[in-house]
Amino acid sequence: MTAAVQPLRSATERPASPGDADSSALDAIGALARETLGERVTGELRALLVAGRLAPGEKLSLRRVAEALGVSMMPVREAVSRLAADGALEVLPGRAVRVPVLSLAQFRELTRLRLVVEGFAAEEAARQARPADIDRIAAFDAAFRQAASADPPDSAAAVAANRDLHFALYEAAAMPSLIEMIERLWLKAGPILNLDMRHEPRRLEGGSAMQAHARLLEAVRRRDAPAARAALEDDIAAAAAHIEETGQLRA
Amino acid sequence: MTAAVQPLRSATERPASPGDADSSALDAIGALARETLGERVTGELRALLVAGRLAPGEKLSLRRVAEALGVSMMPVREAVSRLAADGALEVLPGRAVRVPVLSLAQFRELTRLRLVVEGFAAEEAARQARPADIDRIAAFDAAFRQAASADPPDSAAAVAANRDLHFALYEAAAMPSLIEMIERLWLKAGPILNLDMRHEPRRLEGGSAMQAHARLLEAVRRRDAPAARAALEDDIAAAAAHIEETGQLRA
DNA sequence: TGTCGTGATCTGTGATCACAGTTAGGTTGG
DNA sequence: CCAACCTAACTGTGATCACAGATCACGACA
Repeated sequence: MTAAVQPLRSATERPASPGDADSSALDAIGALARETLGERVTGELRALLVAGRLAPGEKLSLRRVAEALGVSMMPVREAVSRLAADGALEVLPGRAVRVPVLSLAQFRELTRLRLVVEGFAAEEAARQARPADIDRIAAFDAAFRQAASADPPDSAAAVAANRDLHFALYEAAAMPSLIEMIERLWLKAGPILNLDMRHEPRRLEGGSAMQAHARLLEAVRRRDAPAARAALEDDIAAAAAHIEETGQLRA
Repeated sequence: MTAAVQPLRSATERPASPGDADSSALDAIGALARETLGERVTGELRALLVAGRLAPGEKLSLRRVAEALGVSMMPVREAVSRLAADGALEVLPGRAVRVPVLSLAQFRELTRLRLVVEGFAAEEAARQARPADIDRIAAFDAAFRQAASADPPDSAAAVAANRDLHFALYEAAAMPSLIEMIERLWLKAGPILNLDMRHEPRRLEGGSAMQAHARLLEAVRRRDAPAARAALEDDIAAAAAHIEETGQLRA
């Protein structure tokens, strides 16, 4: 099922106009961001994966995705290649590419790695965060709180706000390669984590996520690195425990 | 310069013969590992990168690599796509793919991440290692010691033994995704780290690596996780300090 | 002598085609 | 009614071609 794939906006970039020559004005403009088609497809698929809009076990067809996105098969191949290299998708030897179905052991390993890596990121963020970073985190915390407290809970908005909140925190650490590492972890864990949140929005009602986020934000404000780490670890552990309870994982 | 790329052995896999029908014998054989051409090219390039045989800043041409490996341009594209997604190669917007040149800040971030991630792996390995794992580590330690102590030092063998030693340790932790993470870090840091070791084999003569390895092995034997972590961290930090001294990094 | 234009050449990107292998569904034989 | 076969549709992989853009060397002009 590839119905979730949206057509690409194709008019976001314009060709460079070769006419300008005023060198004083040239200093002001930056190198215009040219994005290859393959990169855009990659981004599209990544967003679908971390948002849990592609379910574990779901099969993708290169041709179908290409058609849905209005591009040739080629950029899709490149995107799938990259994502498969990250373990975010898997191409079965003979046939078909699909979203991996995690085993219980794999999920537990992923959770342990998240505790180590994201815990470190939280510590570093608490030490390095500038006021603007803290404001961003607080804004996403408010958005998450609102989405989760609505009746009924707005699960899509909650998933997005949760992601934005976490990555606003990690970006405060100002370590680009660290963020890449965490994105890869989310790409693998996203399908189960967020698919579940979409299907069972009442999990939000427990409020454990909101409580952990509040403690996290408070800790960052106090520049308390160990407390930030502890709050984040609780957040991750609580979500993981909930997933394990639902038992959607392979043996 | 693509002279380092070796032609692929093309006879390592044979097609499945459709004639066999003895189901009792079929149980014994595993699914024969069919490797796509793109995967083989990826493996070839990865090996060159972690061994430091591709220097930072070196440019690769898809067509040249394809010709050198005796395949079409297509599998090379796929391999480069994957490695670029990992940050092990970078494709400049308009032109050329090259081995990234790390800035000092990037190298320092990479080193910090290695300390966190590989340090965790060392702890876990010390807790989980079975006797066979320890034997493998000891064997590679001996190989490294021999290569480094030779006169003149055998830098190629030392690089290989060092890699085998580290990954034998990490594999003892029995966490596949963790190993993937570490491989990605090595892919990024490999070019500077090992290129330098190849060019300046006298760095080995200091013996700090051998001493760290000995302490590491001893700690694993004692199941002393904190000591294993400390020894590994010293190994990483000493190598990183040496690289920073040589000043091959971008500003 | 230094600088800028200019064209040949090479780059990665994307599209299209060919192919071997797999899957699914219908059909035939028991 | 069920199982085995068989065919048609579809899969990813790889090759080949077309193209816009970048690079570099050469030559003309100032």
